[in-house]
Amino acid sequence: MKGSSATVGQLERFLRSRGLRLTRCRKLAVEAVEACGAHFGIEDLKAAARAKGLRVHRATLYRTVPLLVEAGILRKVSASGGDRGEYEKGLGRGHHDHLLCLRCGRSIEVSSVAMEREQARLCARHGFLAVDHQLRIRGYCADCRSDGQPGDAARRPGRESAVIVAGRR
Amino acid sequence: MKGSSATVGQLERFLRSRGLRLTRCRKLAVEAVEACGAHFGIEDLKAAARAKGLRVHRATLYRTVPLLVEAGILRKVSASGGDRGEYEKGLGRGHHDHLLCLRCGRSIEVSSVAMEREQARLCARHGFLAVDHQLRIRGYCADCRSDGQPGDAARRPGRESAVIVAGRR
DNA sequence: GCTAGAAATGCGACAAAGTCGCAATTAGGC
DNA sequence: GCCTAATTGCGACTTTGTCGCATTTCTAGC
Ligand SMILES: [Zn+2]
Ligand SMILES: [Zn+2]
Ligand SMILES: [Zn+2]
Ligand SMILES: [Zn+2]
Repeated sequence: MKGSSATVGQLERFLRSRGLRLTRCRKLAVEAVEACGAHFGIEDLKAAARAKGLRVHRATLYRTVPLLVEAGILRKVSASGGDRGEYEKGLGRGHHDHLLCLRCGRSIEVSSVAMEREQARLCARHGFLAVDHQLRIRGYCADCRSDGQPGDAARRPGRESAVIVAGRR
Repeated sequence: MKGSSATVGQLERFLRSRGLRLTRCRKLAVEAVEACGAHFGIEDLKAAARAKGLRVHRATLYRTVPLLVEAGILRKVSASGGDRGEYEKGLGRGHHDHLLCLRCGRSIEVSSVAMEREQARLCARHGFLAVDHQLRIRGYCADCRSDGQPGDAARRPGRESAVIVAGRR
C-alpha cells in the first residue's frame, strides 16, 4: 500500500499552504484512516492508532480530523442514521451518495451523473452556490427486499458504479 | 392556530392503531412542536414546554419523539451539519430538501420533482426499495455569495417552492 | 364508580460524543 | 542547536442520548 504516503503528501501540501506543521500525530491520523473501513468515526481512528501501539488523545483527533476534511483527505458523511459523526476517505474517489439498507445495514455507494446535474440545476434556480452535498436514501437493498416482492435479489447495477460497504457496526 | 388540534387528531389516530395511549405528555409534545422553529432538537422541545410552565423529563421526550416520527408528525433531518439530532414538522408539508448556507446559516427548503424522479431511477437501477431520503446541499445562498460574483443577490426562485428558514442558533 | 393490569412518566445514574483551557512538548526556520 | 509558535496531552466539563425501576395514570372490565 503506497496510498498512505501519497495521502501524507497531500496533507503536507495542504498544511504548508496554511503555515501549519506536519506532526507525528497528523501523519498517524492519515495512517489510521487507511486502517479503517469505508465509514468510521473519530473514536475508530483512535482505536486504529492504539492497535498499532501508538497513542493519541481524543481531543487531538477531534482537532486533527477537521483539518483532514479541509485538506480533502476525509469527507464528513452521515452514512448511517446520523447519530455519531462519520467520515470516509475522500481522496481520489469521486463523490458518491449512499443507499442505506434498513434491514442488513449495508451501505451502498452509488453515483449518478444525471443526479448531480439535476442538483446543479436546482441550485442554479435558487441562485445558490453549492460547495458540497450529501444524499442518503434509506430503504431495502436488493437482497433484503425479499419481504414484499421476492425474487428480486439478483438485480445487476446498470451503468452506475456501486460499492457495497460492510455496514452494521 | 388550529394546526395543533389537527395534529393531535393525527397522533391520536396513530396511537389508537397501535394500542397506545394519548397522554398528557404526548399532547404536550405536539404543542411544543408548534412553538418551535422550522428545525429543532429534542432539547428545544423540552425548553418550549418549560416556557409554557409545563415540565417533561428528557427521557420521556426521547421516548415520545420517535412516536411522533412514526406517526408522520415529525421527520428526522440533519439539516445543519448533523451533530445533534434534528427534527422538523412533517405533516401536511410535502417532502423537501435543504440548501444550507455556510455563511449566514440559513436553511432553504426546496423541492424538485425532477430530482425525486432521478432518485427513483437511481434506486431502480440498484434494485433498491427506497423508504425515504435526505439531501442536503451546503454552499452559499444568493444573498451571501456576493463574495465571488457580486450582484447576484436578487435572484428569484423559479417554479420551485422555497422556504427560507431562520437558521443559525 | 372501583379495581386490576398495562402503559407511561419521572428520576437519576450512566455512557458516549465532543469541547475547552492550560501546561508541557515539539516542529521547523534560523 | 536554539528559539518560538504551534501542537499535544490531559482532565475536567458539557451535551446528547440511554436504561432500569419505582410511581403514577390510563383503560377496560366488572
Ligand atoms: Zn439489505
Ligand atoms: Zn461512502
Ligand atoms: Zn447565506
Ligand atoms: Zn426542512
